[in-house]
Amino acid sequence: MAKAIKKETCQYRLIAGKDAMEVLQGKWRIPIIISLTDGDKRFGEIQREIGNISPKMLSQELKALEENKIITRTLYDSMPVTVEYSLTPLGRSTDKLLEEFLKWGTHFRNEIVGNR
Amino acid sequence: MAKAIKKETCQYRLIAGKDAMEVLQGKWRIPIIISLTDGDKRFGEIQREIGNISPKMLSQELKALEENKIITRTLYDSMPVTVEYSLTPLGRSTDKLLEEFLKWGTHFRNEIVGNR
DNA sequence: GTAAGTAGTTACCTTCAGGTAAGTAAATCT
DNA sequence: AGATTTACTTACCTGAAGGTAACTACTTAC
Repeated sequence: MAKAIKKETCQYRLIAGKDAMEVLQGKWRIPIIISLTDGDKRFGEIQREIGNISPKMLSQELKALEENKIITRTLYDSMPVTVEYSLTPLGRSTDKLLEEFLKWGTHFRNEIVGNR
Repeated sequence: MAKAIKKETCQYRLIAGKDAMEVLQGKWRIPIIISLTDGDKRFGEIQREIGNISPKMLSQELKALEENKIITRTLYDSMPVTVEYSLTPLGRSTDKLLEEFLKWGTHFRNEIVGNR
């Protein structure tokens, strides 16, 4: 190993933070994961739940999440073809992170967003 | 209250997630917070620690974090003027979130980033 | 007087995330 | 034959995020 970086150092933390942001960055990734945490969903269902995401962005972000092994895409040969998206184990492993994310989002809203 | 949204619903979670992302979004916010978690720092120290951030971006993001009450700026009337940045209680309240962020970032790196 | 260190600012440019609008394809309903 | 539903794709455009480089202002050291 060339220049191993210890787990406790600030440098190590900076790299781990960058890694996580690379996958979760952007306006739609977290919302999509939140939506799928609620249960497997179809394209249209996710779109309606998130509300104002265009099919282009949804399609694009779902592909990116699939490439990063966060979700899987399953095509069902039903009458109008349906596609179901679900979280992989890796996707589900964001649960604790998501929980803290939501807790902090709520805290922040109460502290700041509400007073402006 | 008009149409209260229950804490458990997917809609509530989507809003909290959006709130959190509003503050933490971008390439540099999380790294800056990580850097300051390590202790109060001066402009140049943060810049050297993060490594490749330009003074323009650092200045801009520090201002944004200050506006959101995540950090404070203190000017010291020393011989070359120094400025110290530190986390506010609200800023420090990201510690659990940050921890999960870093845990997951490491997990993700081991699962995916390492294998590509 | 000039270099070096403090903490930025300013102007300019490029890239890409994201938005908008319309089109595609296959099947089923009416 | 035309409308509807599902799940997208494609082309085009805009604005914001971020990068680069140079400049400012003050003080100390050489």
